Amino acid sequence: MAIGIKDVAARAGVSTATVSHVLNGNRPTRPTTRQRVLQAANALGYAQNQAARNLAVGRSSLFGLVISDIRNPFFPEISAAFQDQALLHDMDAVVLNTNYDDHRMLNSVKRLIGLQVAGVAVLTSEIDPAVTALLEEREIAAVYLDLGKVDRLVANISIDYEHGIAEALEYLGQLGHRRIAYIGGPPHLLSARRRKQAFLDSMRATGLEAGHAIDADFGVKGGYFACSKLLAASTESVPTAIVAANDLTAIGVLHRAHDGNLRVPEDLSVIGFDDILMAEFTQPALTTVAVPRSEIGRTAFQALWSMLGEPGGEPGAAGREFRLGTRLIKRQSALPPRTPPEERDASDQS
Amino acid sequence: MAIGIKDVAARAGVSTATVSHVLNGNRPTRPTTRQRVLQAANALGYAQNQAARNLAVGRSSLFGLVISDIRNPFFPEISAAFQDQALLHDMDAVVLNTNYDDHRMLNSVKRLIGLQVAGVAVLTSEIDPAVTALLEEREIAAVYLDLGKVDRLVANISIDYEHGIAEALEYLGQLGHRRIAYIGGPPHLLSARRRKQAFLDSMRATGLEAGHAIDADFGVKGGYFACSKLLAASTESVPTAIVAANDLTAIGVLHRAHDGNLRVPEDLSVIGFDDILMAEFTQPALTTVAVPRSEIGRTAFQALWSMLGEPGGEPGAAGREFRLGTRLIKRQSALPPRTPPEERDASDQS
DNA sequence: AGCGTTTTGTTAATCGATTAACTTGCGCGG
DNA sequence: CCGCGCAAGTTAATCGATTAACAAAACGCT
Repeated sequence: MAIGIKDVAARAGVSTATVSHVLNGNRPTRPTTRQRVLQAANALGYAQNQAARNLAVGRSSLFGLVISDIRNPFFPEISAAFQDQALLHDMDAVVLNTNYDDHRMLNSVKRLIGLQVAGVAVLTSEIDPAVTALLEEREIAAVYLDLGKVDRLVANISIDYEHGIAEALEYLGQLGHRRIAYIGGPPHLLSARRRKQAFLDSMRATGLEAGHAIDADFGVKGGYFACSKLLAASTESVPTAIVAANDLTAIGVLHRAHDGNLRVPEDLSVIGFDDILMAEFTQPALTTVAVPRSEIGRTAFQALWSMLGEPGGEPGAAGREFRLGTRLIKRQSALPPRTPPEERDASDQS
Repeated sequence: MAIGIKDVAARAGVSTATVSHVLNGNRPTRPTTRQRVLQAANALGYAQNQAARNLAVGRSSLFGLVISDIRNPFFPEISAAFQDQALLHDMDAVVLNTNYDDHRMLNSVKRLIGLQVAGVAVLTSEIDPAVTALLEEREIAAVYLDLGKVDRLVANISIDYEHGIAEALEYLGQLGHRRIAYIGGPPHLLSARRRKQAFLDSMRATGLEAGHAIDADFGVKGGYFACSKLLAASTESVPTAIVAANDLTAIGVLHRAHDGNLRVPEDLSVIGFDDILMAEFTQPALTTVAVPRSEIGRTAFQALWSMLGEPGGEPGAAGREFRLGTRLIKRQSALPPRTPPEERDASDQS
């Protein structure tokens, strides 16, 4: 049988109210009683019944975290950071995958509402308006990614793709690249559109003529095939550098280059996006624009936490906008474009 | 203010009990009343208050899933599969990372108990006995990985490392390898010990003399340095093939080989373990022993689900042992040991 | 019609915490 | 020595569902 607050109270020789006060620190308690209670709780291995607690305080200690797919290496870090923060504040997180399916997303949020979560972070790349509407109607604190709108209970984290991309293009420009192609993500995803736009704008700003920009699917194979297309162009317009919309795509490019006997970075420079863990360990290590994933998770939690008011009345802070930067991580996949042919020979024992 | 069962009852002109019966289907209800209730609930946008529900039934619709670290590519698939199953059965999962810390693991389980979870899956590679004791004492259904013990409320999933390893060694043997080295994981982790033992046993069984078996840390860098050590041996005893305890380690080996101008698989064959997503995309694609991660997640859920009895009395099935196989995935990182020099030329356009 | 059964619905106790309102004990100034 | 005020604890109402026990209605059968 489970051990309840009553058992603790009995063992400590006080009332349940006192135990509650000690445990939650809502009221000062004399040190000696305090000790007794704490010891009793410990001895019995008491674990607060959250269900009862939530019922009483009218709010659960759960936050919901909705992501696209935990199998996508973009998300684990976000999720871990979010949970680490939760732990610090004595909360827990329920993480739900939408599998990129709007319907499933809506469903997930409904489930979360049923769980009486205190707040919901929706960190997917595309957000169904029905979701924001639902959350708003239920007056549940929410934080989104790149939704570009804040409200009393709506916070937003926007990623500054522009900066990282600009850095990347600047770098490539300094290296001497002129024909730079871009491989984007599926256009129905907001994050893919935003990245592409940032690329296009940055190219213009840097004074580089836009090379090809084609779309792929954010996957390794998509990157592979997209790269094939790029390479098939007339020799004149084959790019000397490729920027990919995410690291998985960049890895596909790396493979395609390898299969086509192109050396990276000597013959082709490649820059990825995201800086997933794997990026450090590709062959060659991927130069990439880092998206601060841990920080996204951390910030998302903080955003929710700050909007939480006292269950009684205090409204909690209004939602606000958080802006997170991106920056270029220089590794080995980008170098100056092809040097004169005579320098190329079979030996790669440098 | 939130809408409660009372509001629904009022609107439908019945008692709260009836509403509850309709919603939970514990008792048959006349179709007409049923309709009225359902409509009322719908019209009001009623959402069950899980906190109250849990308190009443004494158990939540939550399962706990304890893993080492979601950032480790071994876990996301397990977690996703577990959650997919949960969704099918109208349950949710709270996933907690232990970060390989016993203390944090115990803490996590305590949190889960507080949440009144209906069951807990502990799928870390090392399990603190205090955890099993706690769960047992609280009579909470639990499923573990390789704990080698089952009970009424304790199920176990054991991974048949032996089979996959045997396959790998057989394969290597057929290819003509004789000097095969092994790079293990940190010996304080059970899974690392089990894998190493399986390797050692298999070597003996296959009639191969055991080469070096050294321990590393399950990380890429650890693999890199371990490989260095192996390569530093006198030429006579440098292995022609290396089996790594996990794919991350194998990737480290791949890097070390590359940095040492050894070609994989021509000069050195490498076999990994786990078959993480990344394994398909290393250069060359990694031959590895696949651990059925999705199946682990799925099975873990099923194990818990089947042990769940009626909250009232029905005890639910007793815990049992599940055995999951491993098998060799042949990709490109293993080949016969170095062939006569004249066969080596630059062209790899096969 | 009369009576036992079954079906359908209601009343009210219950889950385990929180917390407002109340009691008790104690120190201290006048 | 009285009485005020604060500190420390306790009592009991409360949160919103579930569900056992009960009541009423409907049905079937002779």
